[in-house]
Amino acid sequence: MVLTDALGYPRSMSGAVSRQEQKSERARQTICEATVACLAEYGYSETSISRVVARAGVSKGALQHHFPSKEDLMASTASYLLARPVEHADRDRTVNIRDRLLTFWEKMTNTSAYLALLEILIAARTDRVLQARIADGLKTSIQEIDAHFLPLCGDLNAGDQDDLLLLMTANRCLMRGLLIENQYGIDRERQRQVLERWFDLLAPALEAKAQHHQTGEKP
Amino acid sequence: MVLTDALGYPRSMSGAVSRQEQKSERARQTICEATVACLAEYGYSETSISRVVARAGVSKGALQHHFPSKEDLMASTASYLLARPVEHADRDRTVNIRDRLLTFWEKMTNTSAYLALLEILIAARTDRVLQARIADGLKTSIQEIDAHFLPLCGDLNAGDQDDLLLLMTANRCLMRGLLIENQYGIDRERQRQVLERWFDLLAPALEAKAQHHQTGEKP
DNA sequence: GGCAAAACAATACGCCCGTATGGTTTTGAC
DNA sequence: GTCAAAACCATACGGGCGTATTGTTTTGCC
Repeated sequence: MVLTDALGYPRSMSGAVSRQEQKSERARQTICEATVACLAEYGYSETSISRVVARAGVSKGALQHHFPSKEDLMASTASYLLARPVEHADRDRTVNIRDRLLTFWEKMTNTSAYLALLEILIAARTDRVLQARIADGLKTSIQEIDAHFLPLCGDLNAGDQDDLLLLMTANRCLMRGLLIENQYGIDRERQRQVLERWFDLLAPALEAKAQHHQTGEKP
Repeated sequence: MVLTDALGYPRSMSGAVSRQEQKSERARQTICEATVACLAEYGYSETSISRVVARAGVSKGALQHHFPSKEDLMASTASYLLARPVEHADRDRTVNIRDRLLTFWEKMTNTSAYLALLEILIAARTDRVLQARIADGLKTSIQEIDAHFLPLCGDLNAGDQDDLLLLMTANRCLMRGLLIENQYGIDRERQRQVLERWFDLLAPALEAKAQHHQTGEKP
């Protein structure tokens, strides 16, 4: 087995990280963060290598050394973004599903990082090569998020679980759409209202399952 | 008052349309349709003037004559897309809200035209000038769609109406998000399942209002 | 028919993109 | 210390982009 960092680059065996590898990884991270900033600010089509290197404060050659092509840069940036931990919401031990979802929205979705990811995802729609490179990481990320929320509804049988996955997918779609909608006459307050209204519909559906099963379990 | 076509271009007074104006409008439409096709197939960043003229079968000069800059082309294409009539769903006189929404999804949202529109909307996020040119038409379009669905829930007081607008916004966001999600392990069947599950939550909320008010009205 | 304007076409131009190349500095094993 | 590899840098280059320019055809009004 080969150890790798968040960007999928090799890391020396036995955990010992050489100074060179540290430097490399820090450089890659700096560049990816600059890429994220550019994607969020300028959008995919206006995010050029020149802009990224300017923002990152590195030379064009340095970027090229770590990311031979633009596609490499974008794929790695996507991995970098998808590797963000989901554990923000875990900090406070609120059991309330609504609060969890709201925290998820505010800490994970309604961020420039997620905007950047969205830019890449949408660009990947018409770029099959990029899409193929992203697909795995995305799938894994979604599964992780699902796995993070599913336990809140207790143990479920297969049918209930699939229904919850449907609802989680709907939730993901709605949040993404809301992020896009953001700009046109929908201020933060209105955005929040829509989200709350959605949770009004979603939370009962989630909690119904949880209770249904809990009542069956508890003596 | 000045008469205009769907792209906002002037049309002679008194309804008389000269041969030249007809030709112009047909050319503009051809070009916009080619733009739509390119946006849907290649995405915003890969939709170049050269590709559009190749697809439209016109010369570069012709395009430039009708749309002096690329921004003009994109803004006009957005107007062209936003001007699509919402009346598809009206063809069959089904009162069922679910069926209406499903038809709306299939005929209006899950189309290459809407994909193209989405590409422009997302590009406009980071292009304030383009955004400003689109904003009005988009707002109007949304209002038209809302006005198309609201009557299905009967006459409502202000509070109920605002709540329905929230739900319509949520519906719009979810459908857009679903369109994006499309590519990653979500096939048409799964897409349909998510949509149906969403309607399960949405329809009762809509119909509740309708019934509440109807029972109050009917003698 | 004459003529100005609109519609369309061909080509030229400058810019910036992404990549290639060659050179310099830093690092780490020996 | 030596030396190869990695990291980083400066610059060059071809290509496609969007736009400008100029020329040709079509149209509509007198």
